[in-house]
Amino acid sequence: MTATRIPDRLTSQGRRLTRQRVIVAEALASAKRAQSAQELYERIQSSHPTLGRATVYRALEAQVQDGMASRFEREGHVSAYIACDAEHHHHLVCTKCQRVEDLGEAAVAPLLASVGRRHEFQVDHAALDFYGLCRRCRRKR
Amino acid sequence: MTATRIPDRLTSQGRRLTRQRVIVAEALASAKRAQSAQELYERIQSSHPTLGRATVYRALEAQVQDGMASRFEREGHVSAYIACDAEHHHHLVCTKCQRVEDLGEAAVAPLLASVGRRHEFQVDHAALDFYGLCRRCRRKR
DNA sequence: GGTTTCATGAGATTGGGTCTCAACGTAGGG
DNA sequence: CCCTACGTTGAGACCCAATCTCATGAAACC
Repeated sequence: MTATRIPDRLTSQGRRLTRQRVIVAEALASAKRAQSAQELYERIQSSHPTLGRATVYRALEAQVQDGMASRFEREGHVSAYIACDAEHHHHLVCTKCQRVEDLGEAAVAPLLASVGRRHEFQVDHAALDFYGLCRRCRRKR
Repeated sequence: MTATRIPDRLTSQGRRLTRQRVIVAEALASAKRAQSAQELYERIQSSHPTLGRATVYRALEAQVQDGMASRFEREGHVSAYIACDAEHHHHLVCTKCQRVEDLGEAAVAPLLASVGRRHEFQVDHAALDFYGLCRRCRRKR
């Protein structure tokens, strides 16, 4: 499924490989949809009751920093996370079922270029997350 | 400056025109950069010490609903607001000086169309907020 | 195995945001 | 112009996601 094995990707930047971070990473990677930290914490609780909440938050933060996951904002000021591979891409987030599709950098590049050119604006972090209905949920209507 | 006068736009959808909402709307409209609710509250405090915090939050929420303002997420899970006119558009947010430029719907339309077509994804709310350095801050580097 | 140093976990703390409810003020009808 | 109905306000209590604290634990490196 994942090209690089999880443990290898966790040890970047002199980070230590711990049991807990592997657990969090696997839990996130096996999720098919965006998960809030709280949801992940609760899911992990059932199999690893001693793993702390703060650890989940720290692990997710580390994954975002290392490019293993991406964070975006859900309604109600809650962060949601999704595992993603190293290459940069954007997301189509279904507001109904919370499933996430990827949108390649290529599709977005022309827009970024024109923004940089026409506004002299150096786009740093363009979190192009599109919220809407995925194909499946659209048909259910 | 604003095409439509503020009081007129506040009374949509059977909303009552109150002194407080005018104050909040004017405070936001006169801001040149994105403001958090807290920042606006503090600014308003100095001239209107009795205006409550909850009122600021409610007024901002109402403005977002009525399309008079747009909300996006700042670092640290804080909402920031910017006044904007009725037509839909996106934003270039400078992460250095918090100034906001508009990006017209037209510039973005092709991307939205291709997303809808190629992914069969019905984009509902595409908050295309680009974060980066504006021209001014770029030159200072 | 010993040592260093970073990570963990339990709970306390923070802080943005929301809720509650009595008092108020706007809008609309008579 | 007054009266009534009902949305709005303000002060503070409350909520809860996220962060911090610090003693304990465990990687990593020798």
